[in-house]
Amino acid sequence: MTEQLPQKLRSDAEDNRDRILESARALFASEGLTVPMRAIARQAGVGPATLYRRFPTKQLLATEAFAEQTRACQAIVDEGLAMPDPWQGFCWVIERICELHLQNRGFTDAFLATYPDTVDIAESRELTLKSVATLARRAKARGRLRKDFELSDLMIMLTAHRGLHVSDPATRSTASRRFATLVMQAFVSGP
Amino acid sequence: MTEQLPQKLRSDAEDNRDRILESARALFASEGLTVPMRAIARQAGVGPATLYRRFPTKQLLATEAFAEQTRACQAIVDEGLAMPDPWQGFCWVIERICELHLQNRGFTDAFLATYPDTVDIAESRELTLKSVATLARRAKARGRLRKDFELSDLMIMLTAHRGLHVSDPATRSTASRRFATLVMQAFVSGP
DNA sequence: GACTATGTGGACGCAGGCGTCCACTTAGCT
DNA sequence: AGCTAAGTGGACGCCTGCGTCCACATAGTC
Repeated sequence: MTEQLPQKLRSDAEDNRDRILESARALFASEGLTVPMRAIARQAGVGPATLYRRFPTKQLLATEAFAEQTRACQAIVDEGLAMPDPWQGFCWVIERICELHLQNRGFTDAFLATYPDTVDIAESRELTLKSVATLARRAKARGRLRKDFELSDLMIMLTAHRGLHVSDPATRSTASRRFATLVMQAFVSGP
Repeated sequence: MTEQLPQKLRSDAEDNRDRILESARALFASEGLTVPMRAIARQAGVGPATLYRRFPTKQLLATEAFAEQTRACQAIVDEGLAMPDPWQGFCWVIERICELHLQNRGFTDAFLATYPDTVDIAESRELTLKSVATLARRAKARGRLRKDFELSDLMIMLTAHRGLHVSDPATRSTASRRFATLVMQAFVSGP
């Protein structure tokens, strides 16, 4: 939707914009959304004014920076939907989503943000969740997904998964995979 | 262990100390360990100097403030150990611990803290974990606890559970209970 | 009631984040 | 090459949190 900019920027401005986005992606991913705007500017090698001129709010910057993740997230769910076995698809989605969110702390923050005055990507989230709902419906009917599963369960698990970001990076990846395994077990329907 | 203070304080100082601890408990519980020292001082109706004189570091203040939770946490596990059915005891521990940690954000922070220069309550944690290990061993042998369960799984789940604190208070409690339910299911041994 | 050691609040200086303003630079056009 | 509007970095003022210092207050003792 933001494929073409309304008006052309001067070439140096365009370069700066690109570098800002690049830095923002890197820092949002590793530090989360709390990273200071100035840190992004510094890493991009520009002054604060340049950053604020291009992206007046962190929200705007993040929306742009996460365009790729947003697409990746949707792609994961679509791929899960395309799998012949819906339960297998569901598990695959859980695993891959955990992986994606682990690599990108800021994206998780944005994906889960519901408090006001915070970066949010509500639009893309709603789309993705709609697809997950479809997948879940199928996995209940023709798979081993527990019948009382609700979308909010997934949000709870993602919210919880974000909590893992505080642990040290070395163990984080292991913890995330184990978490995904346990979550899948938790979603299996009762005996 | 810190039952009696080494030397008696002046009566007004004693009062202030009590009020500081009371405020610290309330604020740590609701805001977590990140609450500014000054906020605690303000709520207690004392100046910063008074607070710092009594508790030079947040670590010392927190250790004192959480003495009660520390005991409660141990008591929960002991009670779980005393139950005839170890699996039932294990589930009970999970539920109650989630509940305790939900009510007290700061306590969770301290309980899980492993990064340096942070409030930690390592001593009590190790004791509690030792008891949980015993309970888990029994629940594997004579219960439905999955055979590959490790203590780190519990830490992963508690770390994740802390993530729920970011959601709004109204839904938090529901989310926590649902989380506990799902976690127990996750820990059931395979078919 | 007077004395003194203990205890106290407010002020201080430091650090770091915020968003904006402004004098200088420079891309892009002629 | 010269012009000009777009673009820029650094400086600025504001805020909030930090831990410490010191002149004043007061509990406990005589």
